Amino acid sequence: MEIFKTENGDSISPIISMNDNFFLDKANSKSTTTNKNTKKLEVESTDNIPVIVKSKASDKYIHLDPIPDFKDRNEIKPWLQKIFYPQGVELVIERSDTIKVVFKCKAAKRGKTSKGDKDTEQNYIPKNDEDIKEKPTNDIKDVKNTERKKKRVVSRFNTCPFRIRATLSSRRNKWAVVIINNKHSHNVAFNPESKEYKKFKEGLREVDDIQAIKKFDELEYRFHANLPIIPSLVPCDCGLTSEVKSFEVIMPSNCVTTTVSGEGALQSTRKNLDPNSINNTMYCPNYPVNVSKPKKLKNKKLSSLNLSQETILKKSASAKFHVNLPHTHIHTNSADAFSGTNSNADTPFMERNSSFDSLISNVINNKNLETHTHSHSHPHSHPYDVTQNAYPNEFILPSTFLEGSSDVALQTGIMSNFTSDLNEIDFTGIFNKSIHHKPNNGKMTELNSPSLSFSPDTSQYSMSKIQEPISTDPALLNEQDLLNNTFLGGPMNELSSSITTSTSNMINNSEPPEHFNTDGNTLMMSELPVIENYVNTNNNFSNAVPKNSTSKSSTNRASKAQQGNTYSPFIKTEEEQLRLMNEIDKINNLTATTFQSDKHEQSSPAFIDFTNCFPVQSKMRNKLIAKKEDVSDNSFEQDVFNLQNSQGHDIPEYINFMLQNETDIFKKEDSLQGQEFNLHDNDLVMSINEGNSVKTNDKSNLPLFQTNWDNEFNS
Amino acid sequence: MEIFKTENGDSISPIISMNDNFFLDKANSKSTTTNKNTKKLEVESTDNIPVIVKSKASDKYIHLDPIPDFKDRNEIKPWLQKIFYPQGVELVIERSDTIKVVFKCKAAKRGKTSKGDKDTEQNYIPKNDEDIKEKPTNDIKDVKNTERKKKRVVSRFNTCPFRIRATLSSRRNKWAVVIINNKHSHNVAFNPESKEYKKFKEGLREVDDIQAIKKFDELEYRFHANLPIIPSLVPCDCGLTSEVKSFEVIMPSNCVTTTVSGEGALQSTRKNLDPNSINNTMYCPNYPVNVSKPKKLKNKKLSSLNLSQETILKKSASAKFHVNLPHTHIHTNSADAFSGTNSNADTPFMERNSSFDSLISNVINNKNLETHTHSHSHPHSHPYDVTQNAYPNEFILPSTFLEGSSDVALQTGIMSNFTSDLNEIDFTGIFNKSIHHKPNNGKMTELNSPSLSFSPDTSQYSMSKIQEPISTDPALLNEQDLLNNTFLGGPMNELSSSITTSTSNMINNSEPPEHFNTDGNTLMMSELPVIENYVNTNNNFSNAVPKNSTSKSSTNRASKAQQGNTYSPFIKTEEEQLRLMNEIDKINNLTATTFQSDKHEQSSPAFIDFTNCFPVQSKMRNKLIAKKEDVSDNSFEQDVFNLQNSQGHDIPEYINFMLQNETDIFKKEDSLQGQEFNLHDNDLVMSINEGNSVKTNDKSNLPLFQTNWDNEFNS
DNA sequence: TAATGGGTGCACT
DNA sequence: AAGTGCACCCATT
Ligand SMILES: [Zn+2]
Ligand SMILES: [Zn+2]
Repeated sequence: MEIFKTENGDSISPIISMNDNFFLDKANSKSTTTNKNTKKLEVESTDNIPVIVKSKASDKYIHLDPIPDFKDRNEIKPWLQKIFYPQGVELVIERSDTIKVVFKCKAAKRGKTSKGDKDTEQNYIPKNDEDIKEKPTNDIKDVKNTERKKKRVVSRFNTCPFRIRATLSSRRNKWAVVIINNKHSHNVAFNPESKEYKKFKEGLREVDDIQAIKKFDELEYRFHANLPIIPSLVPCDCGLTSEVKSFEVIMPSNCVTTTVSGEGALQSTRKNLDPNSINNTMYCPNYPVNVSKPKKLKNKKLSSLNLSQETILKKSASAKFHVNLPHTHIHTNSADAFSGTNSNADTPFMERNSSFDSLISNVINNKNLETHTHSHSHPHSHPYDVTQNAYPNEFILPSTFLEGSSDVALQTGIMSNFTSDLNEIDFTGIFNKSIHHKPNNGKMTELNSPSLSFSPDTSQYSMSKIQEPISTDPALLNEQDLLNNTFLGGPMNELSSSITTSTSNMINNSEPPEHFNTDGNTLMMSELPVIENYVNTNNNFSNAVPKNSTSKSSTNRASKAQQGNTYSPFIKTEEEQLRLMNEIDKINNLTATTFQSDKHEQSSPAFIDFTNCFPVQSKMRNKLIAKKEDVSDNSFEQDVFNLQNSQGHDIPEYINFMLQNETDIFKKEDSLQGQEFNLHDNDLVMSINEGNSVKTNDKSNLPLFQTNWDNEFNS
Repeated sequence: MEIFKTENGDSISPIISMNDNFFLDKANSKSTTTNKNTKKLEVESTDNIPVIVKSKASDKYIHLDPIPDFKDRNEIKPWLQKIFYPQGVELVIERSDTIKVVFKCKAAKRGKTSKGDKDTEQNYIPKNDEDIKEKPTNDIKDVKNTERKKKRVVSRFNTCPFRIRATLSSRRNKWAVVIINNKHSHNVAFNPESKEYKKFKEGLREVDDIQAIKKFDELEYRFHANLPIIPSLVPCDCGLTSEVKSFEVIMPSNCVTTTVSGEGALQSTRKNLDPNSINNTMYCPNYPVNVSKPKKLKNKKLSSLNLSQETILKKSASAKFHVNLPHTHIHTNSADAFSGTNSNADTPFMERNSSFDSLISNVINNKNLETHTHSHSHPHSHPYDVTQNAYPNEFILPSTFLEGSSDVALQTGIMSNFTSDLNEIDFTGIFNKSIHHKPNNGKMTELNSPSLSFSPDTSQYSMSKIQEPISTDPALLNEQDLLNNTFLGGPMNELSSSITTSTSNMINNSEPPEHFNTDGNTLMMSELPVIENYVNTNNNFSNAVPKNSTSKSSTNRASKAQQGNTYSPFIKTEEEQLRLMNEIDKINNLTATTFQSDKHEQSSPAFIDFTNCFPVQSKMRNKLIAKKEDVSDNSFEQDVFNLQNSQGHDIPEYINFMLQNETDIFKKEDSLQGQEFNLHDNDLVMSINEGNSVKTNDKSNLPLFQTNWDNEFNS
């Protein structure tokens, strides 16, 4: 069964996967088989509920391919920047020589150190100091690994393990780029105001990379317009899909793996989890992954939206999904476009080795994903290109690549990051939720293909087929729809509807708190001159932003924007503008669920940042919200829910740590006073089963992710 | 009373001091007064026995003066290198910008990590992580300091706190160089084979700094000839002392302070010492310091050389000596000579601020040190120039600058370093020992002034007054001699005679063990071609050293060398050569008391390295020696006695730590088997009161330093 | 502003 | 593969 279909009939799917071996949690496995040598896909399932498993092979990382024929190693960084800046990742060189360049995340700006928290920071001792390299946790050879290497201490502050390595093969004299570690210990957000970015942008101008300049101009615009910034997928240019774009690439910005459905028993491979808590930690991938729904649940709909926590928990614990993807490559297509030297480079694609290919091929077929063989000798599936046109420099608006899962948490999060990657993600809750949606009879197909395609030849945007506003009620969507279609803004859509968020931007929104960017439908007139300035100057958008323009005052944005103002410097016709407004409306309806101030410090506004997400009870959430609003000092360091505060731990683990150490964050509700609950921008607070207690129009009657925290809170 | 007198009648003294306030150990103080504001010298003494005190003011550091008029900040490092390379300190830039340059010690080469010791290393947790800045330990304001700043962790390996800061005053547009921290956590040794040094040397050639090249050539020669390398003092060029030399400078290479005699109560300021152990840790300054003997003991001689340990211990505990020296400057004279740009720069001297000047003036007068006022407005004392001639590029051979103390431990150690500086040194044992020497009626005056002065004009060395071989028997020296004279090779002299060392190079030496450089009187013929090669090529000496030339085979060195071979490339006449041979003989007689292999990895041979010294019983010592010889793997990391292993702790503290943690190094004598006793090159082992049990001709009947370790060992 | 202190990018080793 | 030398940079006072 085809899930994603282009207009010319080709079915594509985004393949973002990694590693080459299964890694099964023995503690929870019922019957597992691991066969490294054959690299054969082995999927075991007890309940047909997929779960991302931890891959084991540490010698196989995510490969980017193709790579331009760099003449100098200094060409690598700008090329990677074109890929990772849209992801919100600011790269710096950690180490380089003539035959290799290692990139990592740029260190966060040192904020003003709050005096009282220094030793507190010191207390956040990571129990498991992981090396930079991703390592399997349940490896049989853990005995060997107990002699762990000394962890390097280049900085106390920049602890993000994210690493990209470029190595020059002396044999072929060709550079290879591999993602060594795809985790982040911090938020990621496209920030065009950073100094480094401006330097990068200047470099684009110097080399006259018009395409890249335009696209980053658009990104800057979207950033300042509080529009979501979703780096588009770059499909394969095998001729079966749309024209490739200049520098965008399917990036596993944090959690790269592939979940597929299968009949075998599946079990969690998350480490340090007891069987009861396996499914209780919510991880939100910030990257579209190739996920397919388990067959058993495919057309089954839960009769009730009020599943008890226990029910969900049990289901989650028993239904898991394993997949193992060896030697994954990621297709890139910035090779020629950016470096300007290698226009003959292979078009980017996600590359897997042959054993994986056959494996994923089966899986994909199993999951109603069609695959086809490429000219470069290995079969692969294609990311879904919502534009379905051939403009090489088209700017693809938010599109979803989710296959098989109705939970957009799997599709969104492009601006978010997680300490844990998809290898550790338990999708049980997500899949449990996804089956609650009602069918909408394929109506979503149109909704899933909204695109504003800019043609450099005509200097106009071409219109996609969608014209009607998106329906944001997840109740109108059923699982089948999700399997067969994509969303515009889908990534945020499902999640925002299924998760009770602190401030909701739903259509029936009640009064939003101050400082929260809760209005997704309107555009303030005061913000429009900014756009005009931008268009007039054609300079960095950030310079044109009025200093007093705050998201707090951004009401009635879309309606005002439709009054003839130039909404985007890339939109030349009123029709284009209208469509964009519609899209923005949809997106804003679906996404403005984060804490948001008028500062862009941490992440882009109007976009859900799942980095620090974890579910809490709504009564707790309300207190958190109140606290968040009250807090005058928004220092990153003070935010206990901020991932960076947890020093690389995922938030639940971190809070668990605090609980165990009787930090009394959640045990005593009174502890909400003080700095502890200084929620930060884009922190997302979710509640469970307490919809009525929230003022904002949350959908708490939907079953949400469940964590053992809730039990902690309830006790 | 004049102590050091030049031929023209000027009395000089080396002033190496630091900081401007007393710092008294409250736990041991009987009556102390601290007056920061007036910066007045306050000396209190209970027993007239001097002890170095910890200074308190952290805003005053050791200043180098004058500083050349650097046109570029890149000129600073080579200038400093000319000063510090002879000290055995290899400088690197830690941080620099247009207005400052911060130097630190070059990181030690990473040795091969022995597999079993990794976690052991981790266990050496420094209990007191000191900041880079030297900080008072017993400050009244410790309460404030308890909120200590986070210690930066730039490297796990390079933990040496030594820091030099050069700052450009924007007002005067003049560079200032200050020693921020004068401690080292490792050995220092001039190593001409290092890459950095060769680069530095090459830089000298590029700028045609003939003087510096010659002097470093000589240093290289001495290094390869196993001759001691003692950077000469640079006297003030006020006209009252000899001509300044080009780039040498009085440097407090580790322990910069000044001890003076006084009547006030003195007490130890060493931290973490209980009253019983105050005097039990032996610290060996590697730098000549201005030390004067307490008056009470000045002409008093102990009747017995067999003082019991208890007697010494009690005396030590009660007799201490305090001094406080504010705002110290160090005279340098490399400003013009090296940079070649500032021939009008002030001649180097040790500069103190005015309050300190008057203070030290009194002290010096008190200590029979004459001072005079300089043209640059502050009085200061002069280091003793043994050459007493005016050749600006003379190369001064080892001279001593000790005043008032007969213990050469205070004068030697130029090639050694200590985690603790002189501020923490207890000289009680040293002063107790010094009074045992017999008078030799001023004969040492000549012995103290041996110098081979090379005249660039005549290309000849001028002869100093000493012509007769030095008497190396410390029994022939009395305290008065030591006060009035300087030694040739004196630094090693007293110490090697008063301390029972593992292998003795005394004249009546018994069979030395293999691999030990025990022969100080002979020169192997096989080594002579090396010198000839060196002379012929006039290149780096290291390149000419035969690979199979080992110190193990270096017997009859001096006698062979006197047979007409060119012993030094700088000696052109036979008379010069003969004198040099004599000096070498003396030095070798006095110094070859260290463990020494044929490798120069850790420190220069033929020189006592006190870094890792600590006294042990001779029976233990013998085992250690045997172990040292047996050990095939001389890895630095395996050496439990190596200071570097203690991660910045001084050795006694470190071993105490091991004892407390039941590492069972000393508790079980059987533990000598294994890697634990892998003594390293230049490790010195001393015994106490067990002279008969040692094969080598030690002088164990002399009272030696005492530590509580011995009690540990005896129990 | 002047001065001090320190983080970190990144290429050399 | 990683430590580290060095400079560019920022923060604080
Ligand atoms: Zn990161
Ligand atoms: Zn050092």
